[in-house]
Amino acid sequence: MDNRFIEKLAGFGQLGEDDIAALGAATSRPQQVAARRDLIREGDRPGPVFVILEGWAYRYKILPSGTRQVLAFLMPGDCCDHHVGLLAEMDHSIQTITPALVATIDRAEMDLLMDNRRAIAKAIYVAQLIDEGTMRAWITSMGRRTSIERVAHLMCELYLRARNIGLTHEPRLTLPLSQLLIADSLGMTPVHLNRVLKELRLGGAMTLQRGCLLIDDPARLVQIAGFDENYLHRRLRHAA
Amino acid sequence: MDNRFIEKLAGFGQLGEDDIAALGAATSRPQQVAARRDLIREGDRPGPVFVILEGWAYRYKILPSGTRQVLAFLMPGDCCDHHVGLLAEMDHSIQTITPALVATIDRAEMDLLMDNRRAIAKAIYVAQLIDEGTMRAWITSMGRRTSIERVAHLMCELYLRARNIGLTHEPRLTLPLSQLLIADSLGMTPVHLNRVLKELRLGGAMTLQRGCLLIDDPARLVQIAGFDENYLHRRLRHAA
DNA sequence: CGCTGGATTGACTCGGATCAAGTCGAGTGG
DNA sequence: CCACTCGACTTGATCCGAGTCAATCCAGCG
Repeated sequence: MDNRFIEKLAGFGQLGEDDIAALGAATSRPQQVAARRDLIREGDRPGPVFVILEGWAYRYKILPSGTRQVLAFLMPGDCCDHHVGLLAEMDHSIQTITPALVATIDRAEMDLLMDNRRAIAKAIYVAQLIDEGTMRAWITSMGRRTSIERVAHLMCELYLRARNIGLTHEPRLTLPLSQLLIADSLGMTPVHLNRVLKELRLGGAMTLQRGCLLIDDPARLVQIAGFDENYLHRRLRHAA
Repeated sequence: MDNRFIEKLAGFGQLGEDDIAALGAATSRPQQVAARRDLIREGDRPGPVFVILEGWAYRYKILPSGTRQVLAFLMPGDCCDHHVGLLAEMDHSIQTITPALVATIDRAEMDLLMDNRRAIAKAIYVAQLIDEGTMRAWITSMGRRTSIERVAHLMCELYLRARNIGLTHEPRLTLPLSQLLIADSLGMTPVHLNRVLKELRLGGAMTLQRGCLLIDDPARLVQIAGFDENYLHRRLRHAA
């Protein structure tokens, strides 16, 4: 089975055969979406829950001034806002980066899953908690890390998340993010990001080129980032 | 009844008499905690869920360099991480700002509430979603707003949240936050924050002095902040 | 009544933004 | 097969917001 969403959730809790079947059924009619398509826009009334099965997407917000802030990157297996149905309107938008395979689970079905399959519900909470941890890491980065630390930290995060779902080819990862997108996620200018990337490259830590991230020296990169390796994986409480 | 936690949740979903009783029972033995006490520290194994009934607290993280980043402010009615029990360790700490009245709900009891009282569970998700919206607003602020906009935005947020729980005296709010704390939440230096506060004061928008926030000109403040009034209240889907 | 921790102000520096040219690679059409 | 274009990436020169360092002020308090 190659449903990255189910694989991810299964890693977060012990799902039964029937749970897996239920998730499979809920995501069995995915749709192909082109690159650069909004899945949902700020102000929309939340509809179904989206699950990214293949491809990349990102959450973002456009400010009155026209500048953009990227709020999160979504990769295969990630799921957008399990309970948004409860709110009146979206406070941000979500757009595909690459062509993507996206499953939609409508609100009623999602409620059913959450109410009747507690194992699924719990796995989903874990996913949500990890996402929140990521947001806190972003806040920390923007507030108190220098630009080179921020860039290194983001790359560590993306690399590890990608590795967890088997997307890496050991020291290498296909990263379909433009420098503009990355800059908008780190609160810096594309120009400055470019210089920082150059610095990281010349320093022998990592190389980001042509949609491909190469970790030249993992130890150095982690050290520059001040990256706490724990926050994405060891955080899972081992089933006693 | 003066349990701010229950009042808040009741505003998020229609709780029955029995739900309210259950919440009351779960928070019936609160403890008084002094100011500047850590409720939980980064690296700790998550224990019970904390509910702030009176007083203020904040989430924070200390970086290797020794700098601090404040991740959130908690006020009466706020509840810390409903499902943290699922994770292995905390990725940040929580500390009281003022003396506070804190209830603890242990993990087993919380699980029981979440599993057996779906109305409570849903109200709690709503609270969680709103917190996430706040985090996204913080990320946006740090990434793409100037320092004066950031300060104005945070003050709008705090004022509105406080007003929702009846903590304001119309154009005024008792804000027990030091400039250092605010600076650490906005990713700036206390020195610079001080200058920005002066600018806002001279500009006639707001005055922050001696633990008291005074909104001199709400319209101007909102305009400076680029504050979207919706993201904290209109976001709640009206029960159809 | 002096001590202490926050708030305030000034002088100087620097990281990162801004403005402005390029350069490179992938398509596209002649 | 080469010119043309378009978007993404690079690089240089300059400017400014915010950090740093260092006094000073002030209120509460032991």
